[in-house]
Amino acid sequence: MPMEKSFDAAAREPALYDAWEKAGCFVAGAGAKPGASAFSILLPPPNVTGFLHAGHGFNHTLMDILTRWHRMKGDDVLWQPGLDHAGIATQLVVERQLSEQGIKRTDLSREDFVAKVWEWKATSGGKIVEQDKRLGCSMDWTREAFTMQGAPGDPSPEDGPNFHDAVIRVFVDMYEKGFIYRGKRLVNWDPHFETAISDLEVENKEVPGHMWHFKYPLAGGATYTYVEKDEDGNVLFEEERDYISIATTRPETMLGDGAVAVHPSDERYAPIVGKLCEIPVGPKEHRRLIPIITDEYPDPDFGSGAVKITGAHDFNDYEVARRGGIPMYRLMDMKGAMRDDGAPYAEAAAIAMAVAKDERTLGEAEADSVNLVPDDLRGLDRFEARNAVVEQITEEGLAVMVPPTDPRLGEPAKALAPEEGGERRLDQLTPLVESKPIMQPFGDRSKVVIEPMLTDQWFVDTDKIVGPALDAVRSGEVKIIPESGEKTYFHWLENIEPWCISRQLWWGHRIPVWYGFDLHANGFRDDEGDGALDEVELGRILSSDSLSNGELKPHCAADFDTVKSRFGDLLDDLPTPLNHARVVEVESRDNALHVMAKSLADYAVSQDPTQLVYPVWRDPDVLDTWFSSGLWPIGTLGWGDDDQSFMERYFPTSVLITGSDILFFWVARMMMMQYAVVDQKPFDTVYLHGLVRDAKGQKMSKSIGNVVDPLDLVEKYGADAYRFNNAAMATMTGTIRLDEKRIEGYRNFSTKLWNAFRFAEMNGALEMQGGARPETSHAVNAWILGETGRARDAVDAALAGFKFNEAADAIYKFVWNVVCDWYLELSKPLFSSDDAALVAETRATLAFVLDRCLALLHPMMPFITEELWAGERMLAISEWPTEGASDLVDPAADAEISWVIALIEAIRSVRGELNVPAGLKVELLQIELDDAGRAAWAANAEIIQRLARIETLTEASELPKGALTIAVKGGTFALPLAGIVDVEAEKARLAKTLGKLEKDLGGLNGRLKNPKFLDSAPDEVVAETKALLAEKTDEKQRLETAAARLAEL
RNA sequence: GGGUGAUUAGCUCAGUGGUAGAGCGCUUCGUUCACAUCGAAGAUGUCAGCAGUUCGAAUCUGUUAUCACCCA
Repeated sequence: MPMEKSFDAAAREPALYDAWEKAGCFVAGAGAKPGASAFSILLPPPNVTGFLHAGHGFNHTLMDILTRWHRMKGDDVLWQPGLDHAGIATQLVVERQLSEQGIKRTDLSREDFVAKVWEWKATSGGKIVEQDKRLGCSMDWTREAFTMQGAPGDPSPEDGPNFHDAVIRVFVDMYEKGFIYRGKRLVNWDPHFETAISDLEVENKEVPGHMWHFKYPLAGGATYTYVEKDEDGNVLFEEERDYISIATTRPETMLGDGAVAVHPSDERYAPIVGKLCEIPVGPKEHRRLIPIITDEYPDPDFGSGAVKITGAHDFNDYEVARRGGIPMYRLMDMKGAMRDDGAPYAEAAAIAMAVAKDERTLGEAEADSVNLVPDDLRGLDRFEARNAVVEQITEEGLAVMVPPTDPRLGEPAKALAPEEGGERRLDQLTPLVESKPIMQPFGDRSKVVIEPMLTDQWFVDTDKIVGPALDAVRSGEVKIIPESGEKTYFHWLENIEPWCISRQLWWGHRIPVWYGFDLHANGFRDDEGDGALDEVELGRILSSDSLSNGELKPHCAADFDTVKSRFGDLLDDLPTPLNHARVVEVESRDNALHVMAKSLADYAVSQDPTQLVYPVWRDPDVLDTWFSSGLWPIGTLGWGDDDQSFMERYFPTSVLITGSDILFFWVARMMMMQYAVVDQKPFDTVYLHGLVRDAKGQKMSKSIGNVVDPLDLVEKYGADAYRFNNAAMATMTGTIRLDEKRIEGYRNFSTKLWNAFRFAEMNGALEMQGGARPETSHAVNAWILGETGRARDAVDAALAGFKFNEAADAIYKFVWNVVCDWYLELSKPLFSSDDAALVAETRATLAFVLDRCLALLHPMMPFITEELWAGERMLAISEWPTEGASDLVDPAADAEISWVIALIEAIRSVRGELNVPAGLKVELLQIELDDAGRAAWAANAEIIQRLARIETLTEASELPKGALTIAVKGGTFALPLAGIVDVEAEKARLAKTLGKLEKDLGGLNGRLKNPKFLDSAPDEVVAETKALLAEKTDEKQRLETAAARLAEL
């Protein structure tokens, strides 16, 4: 049955994929040669909520190309797929779904909610898997992993590597090595999701904002002389002031100020450093006083040069406060509203006053319990509170006032003349509020303004684990390409901050740490020293507030039994009866308080120490998603399992291909964590690529509406065309733009290949076995074998260097411009030959060449090549061509066919330029020709005549008048078409060609006459230049002769 | 403000020391049987500017301009 006219991608591609899967082509090690070296590649796990977008499509295509290439080469290949549980994103999706049913997350228990997430995952998660199959990705689906695999609630924990166990083991390991700690730190707080997020998940955006200027009055009405001088020390301005001027973009945080800071060199404020000033907001009778301190942070040239310090709500202030021992007062609750808890303002303010006057100090927990929000502002949203604070200060006259013409106010209000109804008020002052763009942090998922918030969080002490990750890249043990990625990598890691890994979510790996009350540190004294506690002593435990506020005793372990025995050991050291208490797990600290109290009360009655319990509770937080994905290499390969065969075979992995946008998020963290845990690199090479943009170069975004769905393109043009486009766009430095026209072009390319097979079919070449190298007698056949070898070398070299675009370019040019444009055309006369041996040889050659085209193209266009493939095994696991140019090139045939092609092109060019009718068969005159040319003509006369439309070849001793001249290497030909073509046009053509030649010759001569060139240029270059000069000189002479002859007319 | 990268044909981009390339688009011509999702021919560039290094620079160095991204 003859072939269809073209390949029906939409219908055939899915079927071909099924066939691969059924044949087990993608299972780890498929097609591997005995003793093969390993090639492993990790899929950067897409979010379980995700759908295939253009970025995935690009990224996955590149990985598939490498994977298929190595698999065909016979390597032991694993492409490890899987999904990321994506904490916030997934919780958000499921919360949204629940809210459609009118259910809030908090209506459910944590356990029930997590069960809903698993339910959602089973029905709606991981859609991207099917999409990857449509794309042709050859991942080993039998090993599909999930970063929450095996976690509590997982309905099918056996479906993949137990990732949860690995994550918990790593946490415990790193905790025990001292790489992880817990502490109260300022973190980015997302008030929408009510969780900490990392600074990488914060987008800083410039938005219109305001800068308010306020007066902080000096305590007790003190005054000083405020003097401003220019650079030369001349006094510009001088006045007596009883305040210090402060500028802020966030007035609501003034309530939590702990100090005012000025630069130590700032002479303007030197007289008042060390004095106290008043925060100009809050009830008059409880105005707080704060000290004026010096710190390097304030910029004397910015604003007034004085900065208010709110350690609990600003990252810069936090550092200043830490350096200066300034108390940090948290003002907001977890939703970003002003706090509404704790003692009334008057009490809180009194405590803060005492601290400011050095009359008392506060522990961390105590400071956190002080709510300095005035009673009337409590519970307000932070932005409402801002307005209220501004209003109150302004009303009290403590805003800095300026004339309405002050340029800092921006466009001055147009003063209306009294006769126009306006009032003359130029002498009236107005509050100084500058309108200016300010940088504001937004949550990349929630899109709400991020609040720096002082909370208890877990951190990875990155300083302790960053060293090996840096050394590995510095030493070249791990290579990042393109090289610019290494610079970025160093820059970030050399300035790395502690990594906050706790998240206040329900969906994620729960931190394996349990807390109990620290009974050793607080709460009891054994008055009698008899090793036993009486009722009074036990009572003290309950009455002290250390149980509700004090420090806790944490224990970290992979399972509760271990934790239990650790706490048990702790209790053993305690006096009777506490040393008899049983460790029990409760929900929370509050529960524990009740349980503890009840247990002690019961004991007081029963005096039975075996009934005493010691409650412990687990940390409610989960780990940052990037903590678990940081373990992707070892977690997917079974680290810590009994079966270590995959770790041994495939770790460290070979290549990581990922977007440069997650160099920090993921790549750097994998580096740090694999070294920290197994002290090995996670991969040899990291290939970073850019963001995929639309055809105009704009970032794809839902709000612009320019998002391209790669599957639409796949449906329209076939996965092969889409993939080939991805390969062709994958340059080292380039930005990637998705241009549909280009994809269409590659669809056309696949059709071209298809039709080459139709041609082969019609000429009986598809019945041949394409595998073995044919014996060739004809130069055309010998020549194309050499070209095939060159193509293999080019594709191999390109892929080995991760130059996907060069590989695509090489195979495209070979298939279209060499095989289709020339070899198929050159073979036509051979197929119609009477010489049966020649026909057979040509069939075998064509079969061989097309076979190689399929193999070389397969990694990039797997579907159509597999469809056309007729080998015994599927192409996906068939052998990659091994014969290169050095095996296949025949120099004599090469020279002969190159000459033939050049002649055909020259004749066509002359015909085309001078408008010789395309269909007209013309006579060709051979004016002069060297022996090589004569031999080449003789061997290929039929071919040349057919492709150049030549009726006859006649030898002639000189150019007839008005003929068109064709100069080739070693000879001159002519087309005697005096009557048909315009002589003037031929004159013009010759003049133009000669002009170009002369220019070229000028350059060549210039170089060769320069002794320095001859001395310092490499010999090859000199030889090439000389050869080129000779050739061009020759051609010039021939054309000059022709021009002279033409001039005779 | 700091870092990184880019600036080449009308458009989108390759090209890391040896006389500038591709795809698309454009112009002219062409459907005899592999292919009109095609074929043949053609036009198009101060390689952002300036200054260096070199026998030789799109390529290396410095500098300016513009743009993009990342980080403050």
